[in-house]
Amino acid sequence: MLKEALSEIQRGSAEIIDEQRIEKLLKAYFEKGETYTVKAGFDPTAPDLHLGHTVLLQKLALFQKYGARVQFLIGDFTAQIGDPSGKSATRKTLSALDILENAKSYKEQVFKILDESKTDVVFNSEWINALGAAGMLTLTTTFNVARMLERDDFDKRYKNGTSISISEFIYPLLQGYDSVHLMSDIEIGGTDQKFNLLMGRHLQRAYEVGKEQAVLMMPILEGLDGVHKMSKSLGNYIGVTEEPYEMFGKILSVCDELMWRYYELLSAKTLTDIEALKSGVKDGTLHPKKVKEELALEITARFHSSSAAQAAKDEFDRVHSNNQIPTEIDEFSSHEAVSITKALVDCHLTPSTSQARRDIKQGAVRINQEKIDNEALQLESGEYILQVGKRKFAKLKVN
RNA sequence: GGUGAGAUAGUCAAGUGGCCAACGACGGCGGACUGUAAAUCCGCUCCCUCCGGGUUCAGAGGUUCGACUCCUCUUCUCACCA
Repeated sequence: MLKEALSEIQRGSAEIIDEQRIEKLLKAYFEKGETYTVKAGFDPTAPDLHLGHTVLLQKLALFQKYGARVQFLIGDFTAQIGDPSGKSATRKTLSALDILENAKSYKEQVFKILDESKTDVVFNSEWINALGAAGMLTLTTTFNVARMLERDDFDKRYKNGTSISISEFIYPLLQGYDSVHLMSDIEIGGTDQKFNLLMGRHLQRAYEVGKEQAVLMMPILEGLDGVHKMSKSLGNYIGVTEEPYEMFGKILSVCDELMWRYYELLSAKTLTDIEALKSGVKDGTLHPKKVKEELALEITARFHSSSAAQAAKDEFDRVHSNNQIPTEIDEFSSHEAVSITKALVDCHLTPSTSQARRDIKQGAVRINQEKIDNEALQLESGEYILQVGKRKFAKLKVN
């Protein structure tokens, strides 16, 4: 039992620091029913969760299954600084109202995966504001610049002469202090968070909390392009609130190699099952597309329902495998005859008439399934199914 | 505070008086091929209903027949020195 739980927890993780401690906590839970806390921090600026976030969330949910209370921390204070991990993007400052608003939509999405009754949603501004200047100063005495500069991204930036703001030095300290205040037993985060996560251990020691949190790091999920990490700003993400059809289609569009990665990090299948699929594909008994469909169905069903997922698949087959028109298309109408180029823009199929003209020239545009090449075409009254490329459809009524 | 360098389309990055709507790369889109894949190959990639025209190269002025390219100021970024 304990072994099983432990191996489930290890699955997919990139690195675990102080694994013995996790084992002890689990043991205490199994033997005495003792609970413990697992902390994970989230940025209040991005309320749109995508599958990248769910890798962490699923791990948290797993901990909940084994006796953990999750400390779902919304870093409303730290967001004002901006995490120096990875890219340094300048942050917009959020109003208190925005943050509350975002937190609300977070909750709606998060509890599709997490058990609400075993989750505490907390905001770090609460205790960091209470810290005051004196407390902040004390915090800074626990660490020094040389060690801060050991951190890889700071090191690189320092050597490159890229600017590092003092407030960025403060960021990891504050994140670590969160662990002091919350007395977390375990903290989980992405591999890019390693430094910040370890800071929690360091500060718990410095503040003599009486324990040092174990740290579990999950790999960063690659986005649809298979290269960069999944992120909203790169546009390579699958949002958890997306429509079943979109979700299904996006998962199916990833390349085969990435599919295995998604299987490992997102699927509920056991590792042995996944291995079986892998070897099936390898020796040709399983078609990779089938395997990918299965994954797409599983994930779509998780955020919607299995019937919705199945419907998405049927629709997908209909449009893409059989080249038929989707069952639901956006409809537009016009009161007078319009040129084809204008119609394409009006129906949001192309961003500009210039683009519309190019698309026609390239043979991308179809009306009622017929490819057209006359860019001066006028649409007289009637009903038309307009199509650009393989994916974009619209229905236009001209009166 | 001083000195120097720079700001070019979604991103990176050429262009230093006309041949520039602006090389190239990436990304994106489309086509072929497929498993809506991936890889590969081909085309497109500021706007405008065609011909042709219009607006761009941080911003504002100026020099010139003509400026992304020269001059002045402004804003911002970066580097070096304090």
